[in-house]
Amino acid sequence: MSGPPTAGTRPDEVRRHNRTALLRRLHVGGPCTRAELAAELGLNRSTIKALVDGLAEAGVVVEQVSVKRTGAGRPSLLVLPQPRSLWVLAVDVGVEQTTVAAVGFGGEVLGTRGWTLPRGSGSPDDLLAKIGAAGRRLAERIGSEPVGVGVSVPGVVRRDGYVHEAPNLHWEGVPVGERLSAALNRPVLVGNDAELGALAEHTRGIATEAADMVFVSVDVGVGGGVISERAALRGSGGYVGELGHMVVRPGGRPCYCGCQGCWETEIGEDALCRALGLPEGSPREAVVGELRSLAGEEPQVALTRMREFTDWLGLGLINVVNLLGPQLVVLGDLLAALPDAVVDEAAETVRERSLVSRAVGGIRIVASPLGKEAKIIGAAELAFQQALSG
Amino acid sequence: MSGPPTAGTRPDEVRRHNRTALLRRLHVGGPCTRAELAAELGLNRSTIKALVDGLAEAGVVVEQVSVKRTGAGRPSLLVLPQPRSLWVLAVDVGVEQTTVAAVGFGGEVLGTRGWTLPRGSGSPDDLLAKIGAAGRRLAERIGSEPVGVGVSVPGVVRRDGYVHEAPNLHWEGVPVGERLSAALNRPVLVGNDAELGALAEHTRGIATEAADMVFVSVDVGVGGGVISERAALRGSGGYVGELGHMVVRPGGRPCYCGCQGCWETEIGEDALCRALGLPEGSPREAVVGELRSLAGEEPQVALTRMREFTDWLGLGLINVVNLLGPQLVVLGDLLAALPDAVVDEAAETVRERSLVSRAVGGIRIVASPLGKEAKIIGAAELAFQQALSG
DNA sequence: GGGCATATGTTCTGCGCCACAACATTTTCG
DNA sequence: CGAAAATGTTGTGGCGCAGAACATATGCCC
Repeated sequence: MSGPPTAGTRPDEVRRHNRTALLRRLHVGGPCTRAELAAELGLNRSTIKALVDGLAEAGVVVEQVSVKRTGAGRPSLLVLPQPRSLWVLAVDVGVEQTTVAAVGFGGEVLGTRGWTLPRGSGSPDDLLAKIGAAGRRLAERIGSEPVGVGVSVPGVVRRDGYVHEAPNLHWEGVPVGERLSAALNRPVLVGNDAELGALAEHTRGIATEAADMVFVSVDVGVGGGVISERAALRGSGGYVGELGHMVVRPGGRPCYCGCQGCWETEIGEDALCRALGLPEGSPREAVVGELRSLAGEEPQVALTRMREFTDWLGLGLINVVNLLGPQLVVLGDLLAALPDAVVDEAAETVRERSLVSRAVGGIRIVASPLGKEAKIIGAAELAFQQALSG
Repeated sequence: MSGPPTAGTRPDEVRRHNRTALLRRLHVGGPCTRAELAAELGLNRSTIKALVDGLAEAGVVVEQVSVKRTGAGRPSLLVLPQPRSLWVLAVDVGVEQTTVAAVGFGGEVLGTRGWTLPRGSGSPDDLLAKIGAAGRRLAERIGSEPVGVGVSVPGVVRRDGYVHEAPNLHWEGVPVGERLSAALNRPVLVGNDAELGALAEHTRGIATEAADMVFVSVDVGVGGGVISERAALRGSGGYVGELGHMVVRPGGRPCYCGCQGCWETEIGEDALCRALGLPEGSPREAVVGELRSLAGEEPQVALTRMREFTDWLGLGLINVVNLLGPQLVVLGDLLAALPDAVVDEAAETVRERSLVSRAVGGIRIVASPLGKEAKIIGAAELAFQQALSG
């Protein structure tokens, strides 16, 4: 860190910081004993007691005598997060489908609403109104208000919720955060879908151990999210990077962004259709079905048919790894359905040809285990990040 | 942030944090009054007094009655950093030249030693021994020991000082940190040259206001450093990204890294020579001289002659900007000598064709004002970062 | 089953750090 | 020259954590 000095800290910030750390531990790691909390947070028993007592008073946690026998000594009290005491609204605005979920403290899903809209139909305002209504219905059913709202949007978006451009939704300049904040009367945080996919995999997916990871997903376009030193990477003005618009093939196919040969034009949904021998714009089910059937074939068959696609995937990943030096790359959405042979081949390419990969050693490239859930989990975690540090 | 919870904090951490913030303010921003410190750090007068008194006791600062008249009221005491009370050793291991400098608290250079070695001559051990000797001589002259050591190396390097590979030095697997730490008996931090260039520009250069910036430099190869949210970006294992080995031209010239058409092969020193009509491997002075004379010509002349170079520069920058969303890109080393017309043209390309640039708005691309000093300043700041937070 | 070792909960005390208030000092301005 | 203003200086209080001392619950050994 450098530049202008950090602001000073007051002693009460310590309490806030420790409470936040404790809440995060419970939210991410699940129930545990007071003794474990003390050990993990490096705090004294008496301090943990004070913190937990405060949270129990507020109903956020419940203490109960531990059942498990671990040896001699008085058994420690188990601290259980109470999902309904503190919950957030998570929204995944997808190209074809929008989902609204209530996610409780600890990660339990308390309720879901979802609906399908044909691609690009309907105005942003209509959709936002529907989201607002769904959110209010969920709040009614749960009997309390959410502490925050997190939204995933597939596009170029600022943290305050201004959607600069979401090409596949045909949105431009939509103040999503402002609108939802007004409709639901709660703080709203908005993130890019791939960024939130990264957050989800890092919080509750395959990347919990990876301090530095990249999430690459193909929905319609290609998106990317980066976690660096356990924190989400964001650029200036809160905009997140657009991995999909890295030019990998100068003079290649034109992209709507104004460049030619963007990674998106080479491994996006259309490119995937071409690789699979399907017409561009085929329905999602057809693409996924074809990928699954290919995954059932001999590895060599998949590799041969998807040779070019695999090469461009590998090339883009080399660049991503060379620039960001992650220890893990997670492939999401449609890429999660790729045949293992294709993923392994791309991974091998990266290990062989990426300078940084050779230095870091042992970079893993894997399919997302959270799949379609990643975006909405990420949206929830985005909201929780703010809510738990309050 | 997510994943495993942050460790708890004790009340004494508050003092440490505030003292570090105060030291950084003085180091980076220069002398200022106690009143200004209180305002900027958001701390009470009494707290500032306690902190400053402690530092004055240790001789790190001196207080003196302020001279400037600013209005009514008792004039605030001026707090002056004492360069000789707290200094670091900064080392820039260059391809042709190695420099060792003593940099004092506040940024003043207390002394310098440097020498030139023909490219690739001499063993790492010899060079490290010379660095150690130069450091000891500087310490003798100053009359005290440095509080830390920072080293810039042009290669793939870990924060603990293990140089995985430095192709232009012909180094591989050199434990620079370990060796110098043993020789100088001080903590040693090692960074990649471009990373430290970024740190320098962000701390004392043109990028002090930019929370998110990228530094791109051509020394022999192409290096890059990223500052994100005022902190240096590092990948897994402490390795920094290698922007130079981003593949921008698949099937292009082979690079030692194993890929073809890396950015480095298109805008590295050799590519620059080709663009200027000089033989590859021309002496540095010839390259810089040719660039300077070209800068004196009509813009159109420079643009025409460097058309291809400018295009590849612009293309790589589009990728960098799309991935990282900086608000400022600083071009260092040889790139700092580029004719304005070339820089402006590349900047225009980025503004027109980078999706993220259009969203962020007003991305600036400028030549480094620190020039060759950047690396050693960065090395000093790296050491200070650790020393001031002790 | 009784006693001991062990681990944890509970309570109280002390220390460090900061904010705030009250007073002192120094300067400007009318 | 006195009032106002801004800051230095000093003492008090509150907050938060650690540690000690004691209480409690469990396992283990004889």
